[in-house]
Amino acid sequence: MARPKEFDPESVVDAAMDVFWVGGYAATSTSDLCAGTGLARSSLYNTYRSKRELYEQALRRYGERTRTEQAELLAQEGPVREVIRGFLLRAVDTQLADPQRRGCLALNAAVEVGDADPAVAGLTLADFDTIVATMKALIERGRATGELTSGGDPEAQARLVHAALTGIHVVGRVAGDRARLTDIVDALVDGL
Amino acid sequence: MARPKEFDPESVVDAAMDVFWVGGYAATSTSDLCAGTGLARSSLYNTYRSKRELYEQALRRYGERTRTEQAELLAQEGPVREVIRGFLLRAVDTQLADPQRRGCLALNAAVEVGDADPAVAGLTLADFDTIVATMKALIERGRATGELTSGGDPEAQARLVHAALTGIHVVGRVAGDRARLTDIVDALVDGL
DNA sequence: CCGGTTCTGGACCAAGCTGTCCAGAACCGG
DNA sequence: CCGGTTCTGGACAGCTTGGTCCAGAACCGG
Repeated sequence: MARPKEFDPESVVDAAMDVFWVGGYAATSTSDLCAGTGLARSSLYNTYRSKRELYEQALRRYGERTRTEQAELLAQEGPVREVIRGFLLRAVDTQLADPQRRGCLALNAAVEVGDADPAVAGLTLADFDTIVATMKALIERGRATGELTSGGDPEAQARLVHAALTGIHVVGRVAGDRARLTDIVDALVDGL
Repeated sequence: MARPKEFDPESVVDAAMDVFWVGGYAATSTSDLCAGTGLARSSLYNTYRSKRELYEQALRRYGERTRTEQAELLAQEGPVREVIRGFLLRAVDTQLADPQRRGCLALNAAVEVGDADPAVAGLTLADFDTIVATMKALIERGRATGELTSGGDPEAQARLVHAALTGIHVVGRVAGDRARLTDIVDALVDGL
């Protein structure tokens, strides 16, 4: 047997996720990571092979988190219009309550890293798609119950909901007033 | 009299804008900037005092560009629904035609730099607001002619249009298929 | 064609970067 | 309680970074 790690690799990824979330990829140094996780350099490099791979892990973990959140959302009862509104308004409030207004990690990664790193691009896209899938399912439920009467393609509408969410995150990153963001929600839900 | 500069400061800002646009702020080095502009280090630092200030200038210039584009858009005749659709579809095509899919510089800056730099945040927000203002004016025109009949707040709808645009830019940065993006446009215009 | 001023190229600097290495500590099956 | 293995802390290495500096070039009014 060998000496066991003195830390839990999973919760270290959580901590690293927070560090990257605040600073982005490029502007976050390995020293920042050490400080944020409490690990020494060699422990970090021993477990995750590089800054790049730790970032990927953080993104992966963020994706899991999103999936469970979306599953819970889908399980929610009540008028779908209000479920969607509630989801978006919660995003607004979360964003405004965060002193650093860091937004969405996947979105930040998509914008900063873009397709310069295919693995990262794939992870962010997967994240986007889970949200779209949830919205599509909700919209279809609304159609079935007769609550939603618009004739458009449910998937297209789902993508619009997701686009509205990205708008909230992007604008919310540089603007602090609530109306700017709730406007988006109101107009969106009105149009469904 | 003194020795004149061997370059045009304005077009150097244009070149620098492209460099930042591709790489973002943090990941772009001063050497990249030298290579992209063709200037020597000392000329760059002599004219623009630092990487930070050059970035700000680039953002400012991008803002001007956006303002003139939006003015042209506003001057366009025809059914407003089609004007807006055309604007968004053009954004889709531009994004897809760009091999690096760099999206919108202001958006990228908002996401990467966020409110960590108030000056940058202000510039990006101003950029967002000119787009919103144009959309609001177009929507009000549509209401006046009776073309648009939805009862919602025009400003809120304008913000939704802008949110859809950010969605196009963000998703388009990591996804290459056109349908993902045109879906957003279709659903959006349907709801107006 | 000279003089005062500004520009240019590139050497240079200190600091910070990612990643490596190693000596010793910690573990546990036997 | 020993031995083989893995973990940890921190020193270290080699580069790159943003920014400075200076010697000489380029300019033009007089």
